[in-house]
Amino acid sequence: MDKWMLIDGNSVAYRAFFALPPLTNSSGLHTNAIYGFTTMLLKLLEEHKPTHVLVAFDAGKVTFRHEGYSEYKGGRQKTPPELSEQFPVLKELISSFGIAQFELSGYEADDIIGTLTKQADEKGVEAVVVSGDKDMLQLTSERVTVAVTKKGVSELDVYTPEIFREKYGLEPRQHIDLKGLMGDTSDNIPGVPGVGEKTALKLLHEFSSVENVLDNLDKLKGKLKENIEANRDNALMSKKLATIFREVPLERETEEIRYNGYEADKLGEAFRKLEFKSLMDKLELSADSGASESEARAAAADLKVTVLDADGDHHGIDRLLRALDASDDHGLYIEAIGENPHQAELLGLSVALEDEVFVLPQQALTGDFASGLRGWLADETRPKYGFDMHKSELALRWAGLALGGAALDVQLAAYLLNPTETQLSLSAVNERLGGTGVPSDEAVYGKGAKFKVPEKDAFYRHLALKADAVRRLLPAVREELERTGMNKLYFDLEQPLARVLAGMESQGIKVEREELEKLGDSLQSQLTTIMADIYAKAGTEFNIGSPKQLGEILFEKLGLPAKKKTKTGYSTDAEVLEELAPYHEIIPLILHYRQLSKLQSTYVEGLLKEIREETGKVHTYYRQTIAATGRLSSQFPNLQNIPIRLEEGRQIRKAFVPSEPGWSILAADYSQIELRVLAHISGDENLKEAFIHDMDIHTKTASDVFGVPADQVDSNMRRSAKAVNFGIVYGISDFGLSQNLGITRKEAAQFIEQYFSVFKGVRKYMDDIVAQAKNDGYVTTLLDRRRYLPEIRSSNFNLRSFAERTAMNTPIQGSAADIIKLAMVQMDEALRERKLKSRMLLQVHDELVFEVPPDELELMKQLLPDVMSGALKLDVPLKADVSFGDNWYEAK
DNA sequence: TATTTCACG
DNA sequence: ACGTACGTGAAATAT
Repeated sequence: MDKWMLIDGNSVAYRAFFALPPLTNSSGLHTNAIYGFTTMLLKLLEEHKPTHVLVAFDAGKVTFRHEGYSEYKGGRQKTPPELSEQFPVLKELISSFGIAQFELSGYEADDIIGTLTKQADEKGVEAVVVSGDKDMLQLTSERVTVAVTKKGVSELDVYTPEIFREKYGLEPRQHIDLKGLMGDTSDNIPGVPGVGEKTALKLLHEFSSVENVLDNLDKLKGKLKENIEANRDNALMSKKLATIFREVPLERETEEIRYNGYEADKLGEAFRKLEFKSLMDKLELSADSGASESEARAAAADLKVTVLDADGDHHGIDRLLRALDASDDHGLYIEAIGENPHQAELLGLSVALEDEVFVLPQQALTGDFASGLRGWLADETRPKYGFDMHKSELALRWAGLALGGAALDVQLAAYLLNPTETQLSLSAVNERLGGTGVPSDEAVYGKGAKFKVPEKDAFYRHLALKADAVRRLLPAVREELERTGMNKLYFDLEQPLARVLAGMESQGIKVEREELEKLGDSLQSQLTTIMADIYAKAGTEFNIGSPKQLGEILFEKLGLPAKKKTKTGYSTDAEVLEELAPYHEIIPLILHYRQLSKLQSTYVEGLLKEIREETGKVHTYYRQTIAATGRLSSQFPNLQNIPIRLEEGRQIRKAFVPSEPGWSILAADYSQIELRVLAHISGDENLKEAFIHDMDIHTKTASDVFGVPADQVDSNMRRSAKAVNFGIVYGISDFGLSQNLGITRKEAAQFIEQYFSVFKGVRKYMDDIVAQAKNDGYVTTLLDRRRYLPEIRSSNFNLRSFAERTAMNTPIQGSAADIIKLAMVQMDEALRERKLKSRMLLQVHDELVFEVPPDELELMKQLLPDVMSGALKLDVPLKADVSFGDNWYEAK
């Protein structure tokens, strides 16, 4: 016996959208309507076990109903973009279910469903209609039931003719008469004014149809009669509008909607992309090509774990080494606890092969019997497939072990696949790529003070699961890198760079303790003096470092005008204080105090804490998977924000010295790399010309924007032009520029307009890149690095504007990051090839710092800027300025 | 743990 | 009209 299920796709998706809180997947796609629709669909399939299923959609905006009544469905809120973006994905998902979908231009989903229920009635087939709209009730018959969503998507009211009769005392087909009289505000169907459900039902119980009511008006009286009389046409038209058209020329065979169940592969893949983890679990689906999750779990359950500990047998190690020789793929996981890899605690290592996982706790790694494995780890020619091998390499190195031959790193790849994703733990990455069964570190170890390595077996199992997950994720990672066109970026740039970084980090840079301490003493005595001065001027002692107390003193006790507020109270940042300077002589003191205490706490005391006693060096940790644009970040300590702008702070750089006597610090920085990148990608002729002739770009901009010859550009004009250039790189807004220059928004807007009229190609780039981001959902850099910008389609002005500025900025900042990364890899190769002793130590976004022996200084002064400017061929020259000295301060 | 401030490109 | 410049990390105080 056949059973048809006919679903009104638009109506159910709409209901789901409003019933569920906003959900998004990691690429920012909203998924709540899809999720709600899917859960309901699964429930219905299970309950009704239909032989045929169809999802009908409305097609286009105008239907035949608009021909007679153009206001039909007028006044409706526009479909929110967060919902409309879900429809194409929903339709794809329905295909993955193997379920048919119809839409027909000029007709609504109702009409398609109405036509099919008519066929069901005629053929004597049972049918169930699913919708969020009670209008469907007119379709109920002996064979057709209608399920209407109530409260969200979890519950449905099922209507049969009996239930309808009981509830309304009417036949189902009279539903349209009811609508004719009472109207429907949601579809903008007028009905008769003053007639609601109560009155309409009373009239229909007596006269049974709209036509009959109209024929018997003489039996009515008063206001009701007047109203109906005056709205005869409205009533008839409303009935017509509410009538589902059941003669749609479908021209489709009913066999087209036969449902044979879903294919686990296809549905698993679709769910994986949507990140419907719970649904995958529920259906026991897995993303890795066909293997169901129950299989995966079974596999995990009988995961053969072999623990090789210090007195462990040589047979185990031999078996592992033989398996590594024989196998193409494996998963390698190194457990190093702690955020700072230079002082992480190495807990152990695991290697997963297809049918066995080996675990070596830390103490085993140094044992004699593990020497073969150490050889494999260090062997540059043996590929390694791991997870965060950059950190692993450092942690191992501090334990006296080497890691070479990194070939594919699941974490690094996961970052490239979505550089805004902050959750890059193996557990999180595993889930995003459709894997299951890796508990979070927090679940296994606990966190903070409660951190504790579990008893042996649980710990070994955790390491085993991780290595196994790495191995199982490899195919998905390879596929995704291929699909997104990032193979070259990954294999030729990021993966080799990880190695270069590890080298720089473990080399470290020498910092002279005495130099810092000397500076610290001087700062301390200045701070003491200023502090006393501030207390005297305030008339009381307070904590100057407390924005709260400072706010109270300034704005309450001293009665200064408060300019802006933060979430918690008065703002006292430098911008506010500078405005207050004319009002009170305490202000400059506070600003100076702030500046010096920042130097003292962050740069003197902070840096001193990071110096290794044994070597006098600091070892930063460059993080390759943090910045959304592709830049590096630096931690423990951050060596990318050492003061330079103000002379007092710049002194800090005197403490950064070569680690060998007689050597020099050599630094080179790209000149205007971001604007040069902009000239290249926008193709703006004027901007390109400027760089081809190596002009002073801010002076050139001022000359063009203010329309004066370059030699008549004064310092003020140049300063303004410089701010405009910054603004252009950041994704300009008149407000931002006005803030920066302290001018009105109008004036800022005029500057921008002037700029764009001279640099027309830049304007076109800005327009095009935003349009492209809206269209594709992401932007790319010169080396095809991606950044997704889901919010660029948001209806929220703020979110959208932010995304638009990001769309303009990321290709610029990101391409500049690509270029210096290229230069780093190439410099590393050049040093090796030429067997130079010089060492790369630091990267500061557009600058590279080396320590160089005297006999290589002349060579390096040539080589470094040559490699940097030749790193990538652009339509404009890249320029790098080089300098050197006895310390970082002198290299300016 | 969150907020504020400020150092860098 | 909306209210912002892009990208980071560290320290101190507030909660």
